[in-house]
Amino acid sequence: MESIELAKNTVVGILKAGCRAEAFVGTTLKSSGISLQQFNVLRILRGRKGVPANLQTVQKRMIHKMSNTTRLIDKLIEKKLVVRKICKDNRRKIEILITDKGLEVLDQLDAKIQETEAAILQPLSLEEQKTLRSLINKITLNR
Amino acid sequence: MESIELAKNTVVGILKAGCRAEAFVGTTLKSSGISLQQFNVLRILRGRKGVPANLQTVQKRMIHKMSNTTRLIDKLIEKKLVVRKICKDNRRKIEILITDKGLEVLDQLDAKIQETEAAILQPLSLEEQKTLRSLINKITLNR
DNA sequence: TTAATACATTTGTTTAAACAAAAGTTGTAA
DNA sequence: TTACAACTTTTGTTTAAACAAATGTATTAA
Repeated sequence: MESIELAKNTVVGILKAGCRAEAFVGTTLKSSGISLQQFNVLRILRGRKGVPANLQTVQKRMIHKMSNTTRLIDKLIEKKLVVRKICKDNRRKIEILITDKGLEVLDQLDAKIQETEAAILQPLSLEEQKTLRSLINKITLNR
Repeated sequence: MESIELAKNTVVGILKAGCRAEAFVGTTLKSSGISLQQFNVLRILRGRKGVPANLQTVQKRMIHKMSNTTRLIDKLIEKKLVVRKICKDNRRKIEILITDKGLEVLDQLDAKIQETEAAILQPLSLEEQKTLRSLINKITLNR
């Protein structure tokens, strides 16, 4: 009985914290004109260090599982932040690569995003952050 | 240096956990044809135990801060789950009240949602859930 | 080779969210 | 009273997300 309330409050807390964090980061990104999802894709691509990613790979690592990543990539292409080409080995697949301009945009955002992340977590000590990360990873990973 | 990575991973974890929880609950709600936001509003109204809420009150307590709650309420009215009337004391305000049908829908969902919440938190012990709730509340409340 | 199936991405359409502005109501000061 | 500002909700418009179906490519088995 008690545990049911606990679970409910915990899940509502997770939902609220997610929305809150989205709002924080979204506000920071707004001046750059890119959405949180777009930013996330750019960071995924930067992490590949020059190795192109196909759409599936990007989708798997995205924070928001959306049905329609094609049009998200389209937006990034319009802004010249990524390029897309057909994979030579398997023409069903595409290869997505971050451009120099994309890397620049990310580099300029890094400091701001770090500040935002610090602001979100400001009420927590480093030890508490570690605990939080660990607990969240338990419910997020490998499922 | 280390703490920057910690903050980044923690925030990304919060975002992912939020999306994951949304997906879980959203799937559970799908068969009832109501969205997570709509469900949340219904629960807010049920919690008022017959006392009507105006739009502001609902907005403040909503998980997702959206720009336009009017149309969300419209959807619930279409489904006869809530009613809306103009507040007599202050005609700028409206009064929103959950209907009997709305209460029935919620009651039927309660068990399913409890199962879903348990599934989301399944990798955590009760003690861990308490810790998680506490840490999340620190970054969510009063700001 | 051909047909059938699975795979990877794209496109069309409907639905909801984001943003900005408007409308109606109340309170206040001259 | 009247004009003005503040408050609360609604509406119009643009933009993105959700869902379903289609397109094009590769693989497999007959």
